[in-house]
Amino acid sequence: MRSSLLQNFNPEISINSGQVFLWEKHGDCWYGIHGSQVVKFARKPDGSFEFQSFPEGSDIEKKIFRFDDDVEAIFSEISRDPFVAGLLKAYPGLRLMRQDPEQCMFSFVCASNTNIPMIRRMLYSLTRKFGQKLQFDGREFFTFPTAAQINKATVNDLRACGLGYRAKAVKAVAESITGDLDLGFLVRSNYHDAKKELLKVYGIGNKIADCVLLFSLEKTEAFPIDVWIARALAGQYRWLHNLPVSDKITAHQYDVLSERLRGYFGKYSGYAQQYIYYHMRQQAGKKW
DNA sequence: GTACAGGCAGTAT
DNA sequence: ATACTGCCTGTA
Repeated sequence: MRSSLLQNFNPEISINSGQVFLWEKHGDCWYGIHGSQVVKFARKPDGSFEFQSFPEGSDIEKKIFRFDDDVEAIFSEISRDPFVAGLLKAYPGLRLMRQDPEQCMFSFVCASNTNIPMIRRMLYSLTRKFGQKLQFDGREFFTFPTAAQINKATVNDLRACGLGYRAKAVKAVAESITGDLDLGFLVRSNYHDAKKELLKVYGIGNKIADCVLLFSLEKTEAFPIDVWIARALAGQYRWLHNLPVSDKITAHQYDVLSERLRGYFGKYSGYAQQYIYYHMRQQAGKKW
């Protein structure tokens, strides 16, 4: 913890920013499902945080909360934009989180055209039906099922988890991962190549692909554009595009806008997106 | 009842 | 390329 920026780090605000879904608070402790592990953290009396994972994993918090990022360099770069510079001060402690790639892919496929409470309901349902039960800290948890476990289910089994028409997409993701799609390879690929591969999967479009790339495949230049971000762009960043003020954008508009945003914000565009997204939700008074 | 919520694929122009 | 539509499900 060499810098004040890191000392400002706040896992709670990061978790509540809507990028992760399977976290819950019990008393003074937070518990999250990260693939086959349960991750726990608690604030100690001196204000610092104590992290734990079950089954034990080394330095899980460094991975999940991206302590390996040079946040000073990142913040310095995205601060070139005055609006984002203000948001960095307004929301100290907010960070990108690094998710388990498989879980992330399933999560965001379930996230299409719905809201956070529903996404949580669907994902918890998947864990209860196909995950593994664990006892930890006197509580019961279910791991996030692997693609192989989900792939044993039929589309109708998946529908029973409340997925609706997304069941077909979840099945397609499970088939891809157990088949040709190598997520480890995508981590080593560049942004555009990795995105192209993700887009081949049924149910994965521009926005979901960018979420998976940013949150789990080490592509910090990914800048997911959902309706919230589109609203922000329409308001704050009119000069970056010629789009009408609107929530909806076409696939082509997405591509053009996406490239311009990457050109403007740089290789850490995704960090800027995270702050803008969080701000939009705050402004809208979202609580969940 | 009906509008809506963190998109996507399919179809028609 | 762009426009339009239907889609599960739960909530307001």
